Amino acid sequence: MILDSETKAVELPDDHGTELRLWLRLLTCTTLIEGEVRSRLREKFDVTLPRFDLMAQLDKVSDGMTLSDLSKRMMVSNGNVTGLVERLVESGHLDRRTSETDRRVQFIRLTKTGRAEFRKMAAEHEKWIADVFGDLSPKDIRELMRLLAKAKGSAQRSAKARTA
Amino acid sequence: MILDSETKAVELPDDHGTELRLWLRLLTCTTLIEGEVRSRLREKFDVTLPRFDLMAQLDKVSDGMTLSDLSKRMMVSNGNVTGLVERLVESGHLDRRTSETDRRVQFIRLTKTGRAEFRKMAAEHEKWIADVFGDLSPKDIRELMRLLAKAKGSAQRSAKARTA
DNA sequence: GCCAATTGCTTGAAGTTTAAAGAAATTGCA
DNA sequence: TGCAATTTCTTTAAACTTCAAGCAATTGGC
Repeated sequence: MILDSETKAVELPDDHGTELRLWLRLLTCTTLIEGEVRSRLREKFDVTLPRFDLMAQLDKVSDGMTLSDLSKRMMVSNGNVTGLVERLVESGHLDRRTSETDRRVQFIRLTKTGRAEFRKMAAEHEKWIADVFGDLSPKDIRELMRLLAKAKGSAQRSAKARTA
Repeated sequence: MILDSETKAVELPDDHGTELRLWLRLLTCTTLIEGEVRSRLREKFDVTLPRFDLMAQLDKVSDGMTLSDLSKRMMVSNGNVTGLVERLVESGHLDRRTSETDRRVQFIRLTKTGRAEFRKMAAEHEKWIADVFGDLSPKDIRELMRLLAKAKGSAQRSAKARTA
């Protein structure tokens, strides 16, 4: 803490320590939970987190999704999705068919088995997450949702400004 | 929304939707910011995020740290740190010496160059983070810090219960 | 002192991830 | 129509990551 001549707290001109600490805490929380989910998925279902995430995206829709859609929603690179889908098709969880109007496009969807298997995992997953946040009151959760939405908007604004 | 016979909102016995949405939002925020930081580090300093993170841990101390300490603090596997350190020693950013009392132990520290280079990056990094959270008021930040601390505690409790 | 358990680190295999370059197909505009 | 720009996806190289197994050194009973 820095005090000026009249003993009043003042900030350094460029002190961004609180934002940095916020970021580190956000990162710690996420890493912690992600690691926990990863371990449990491996333990109980012998599946990796990226595969689970990909299937989660596909489970939201009934008629499939393109690779580009997947990479945008998952916020990972295109090439990454190519590999993940390849292995999931190989293991019988996914199904791919080429668009008839645009031969570059592939529609990917869960197979019957894939969807059934995912649903089983998702039900457990939801319970794990509920437990992870078990100490938070409904009000805490609402407040966190609100503030994270604001943070997300702020981050998007910042990212956009850089790219622009 | 489900309403009972007296038209009062009730929850399904096992509805954990709000926790799940909270987790997804937390993950989205972190992924978004992480990607932004990753891009900027590459653009401005041609350094990867894992290397930056590792150097950040070492910059906090003056006299070095063991590989185990690093892996615990970074919340990544031991083998991961082995590889990262190897490459950073190779590039002249780090320095390793074996403990004299326990020959299994390696003390790792930043070289002079490594520290100078890190400090330059860290100063920029702090500004980026400040910008990322620029739309949040000081009160928002305080609240987020508080709630994330609570979430972290809750997640740790949950993880511990599983391992136990 | 002996030796089982633990600790610190490395290795190897498999998978994930990015960035960058490239191939194939479509689009849009002159 | 012609063709440059764009879009979609794949490929490649390098790095990152985990997990599990293993090696070397130390520790803690006994």
